[in-house]
Amino acid sequence: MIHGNSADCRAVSGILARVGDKWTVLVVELLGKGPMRFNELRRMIGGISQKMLTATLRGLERDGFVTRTVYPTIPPRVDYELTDLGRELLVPVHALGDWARVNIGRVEAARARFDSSQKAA
Amino acid sequence: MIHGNSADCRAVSGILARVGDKWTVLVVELLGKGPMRFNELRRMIGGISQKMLTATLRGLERDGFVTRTVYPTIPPRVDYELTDLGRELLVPVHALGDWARVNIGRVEAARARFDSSQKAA
DNA sequence: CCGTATCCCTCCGGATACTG
DNA sequence: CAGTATCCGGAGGGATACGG
Repeated sequence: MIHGNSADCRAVSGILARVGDKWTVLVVELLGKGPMRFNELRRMIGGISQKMLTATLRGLERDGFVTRTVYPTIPPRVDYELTDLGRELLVPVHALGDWARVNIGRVEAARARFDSSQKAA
Repeated sequence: MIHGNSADCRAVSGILARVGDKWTVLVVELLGKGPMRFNELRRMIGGISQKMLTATLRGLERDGFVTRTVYPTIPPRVDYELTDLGRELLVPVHALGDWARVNIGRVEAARARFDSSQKAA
């Protein structure tokens, strides 16, 4: 649509929808440091419910960003690890993250300006 | 949290939440080509409701990515245009968009593989 | 032409409890 | 330890109608 190809646009939207959801980026960045177990991720993220961590990991697995390895021991152990595709995704995601960190001040200033000008009206 | 600073993380999440919502990127990419009027955007996007276009533009204006200029003519005319901040945001967003366009095939293949292996079970 | 207001419905996501 | 099942409140977002 924008690039003269609406299929392209939905592709981009699809990726952005995944990247933009509440937990995906945190999980992917954590896994960027190496493989991790379920409860390890859970603890490091700190505010995520079991349900959402499972859902997030399933989505990432489905899209080929993460592998899930089960060790049938007792107690069970499951490792999650970034695939090559996942590590490649990390590059543009980090670029956006860096931009956000650098410019968050400007955004917050704009918000404060906007909000106070609204209150005035 | 991830970078040892949870404020950073919320900053990144905030930007990603904005970028990841359903319409923001499409609007921003369209405005990247130059200023545009409300219904012009509406037509070019094609599937957006009036309500959501208004909400998206308000959000972008609040965050300082877009300016809104009203010409008090009859009928009224309102132009939306990217700010410098908005144009800067476009750089990492385009990087992610390009990545998505290049790799969408790999993602869709992974999805197909995952889905058929689930059906089998 | 450019919105705001309202209704309504879906799905996200949290809390909790239970299984292998 | 790792996950599924269920319930539920609330935000997201579409359709429609009305106002300046």
